[in-house]
Amino acid sequence: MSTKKPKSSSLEKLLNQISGRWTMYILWILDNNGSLRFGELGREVAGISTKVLTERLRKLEAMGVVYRDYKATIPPEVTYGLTERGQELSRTLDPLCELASRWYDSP
Amino acid sequence: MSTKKPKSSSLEKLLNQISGRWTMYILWILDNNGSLRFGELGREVAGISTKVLTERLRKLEAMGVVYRDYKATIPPEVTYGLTERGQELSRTLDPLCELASRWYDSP
DNA sequence: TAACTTACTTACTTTATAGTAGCTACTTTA
DNA sequence: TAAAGTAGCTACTATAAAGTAAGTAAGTTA
Repeated sequence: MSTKKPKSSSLEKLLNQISGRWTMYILWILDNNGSLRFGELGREVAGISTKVLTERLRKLEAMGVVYRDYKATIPPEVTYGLTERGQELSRTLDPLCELASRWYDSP
Repeated sequence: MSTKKPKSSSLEKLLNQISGRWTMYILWILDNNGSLRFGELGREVAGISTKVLTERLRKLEAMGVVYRDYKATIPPEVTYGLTERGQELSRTLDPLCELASRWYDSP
């Protein structure tokens, strides 16, 4: 049947890329706060280590959903934000977020 | 500002529950195929081991998004499917899936 | 002069996750 | 009589991921 399994391998691929711990949450934070410096972002994503935050940002950058703006001042100033792709992606999280508050925030 | 960070802790909670490998993909499969027996499901989620499949299903059951229907025939027949909650949840994956094919399926 | 700042990187340890294989039950089929 | 089938569970091993802590640059501030 041609309506079944509509190219789900691409979904699998996308899910594999974003399904790790913190990843989607970082996107969400960037979407809600706009671009943030590394340190600010780290404080928003409470509990993450700088190592993992860096890893995630590199990965998201490689996916083209996050951009990195580096200014070689001293101390350096590095800003992260969503690309257009990133905004598209984080918009798909909106229904998930709505569901989360319905399920888990007290009525 | 009250419009910022709209109770994102519930999103964090939900993401933590569903963000492991295979989890969302299983939901997707159940949504697209309807209820399936354990073995069928395992074959659809290509590459997963029975151990992990069982783990995921138990977790999804505990979340109330998947039901388990056990018939003690010989051999036993166990069927899994989405609850109403599960359908709600997997529907939120639709935009993600749409994005995935736009990004990763060749134009 | 010592301490502080930012945005990392590196090495190391710990923990979590996943995979493998074997075992169970009982009946049906070859 | 032996094998096949289902839906697991269990113990064990392997691998991946995450956390910790220390170090780096070079200028500014106390």
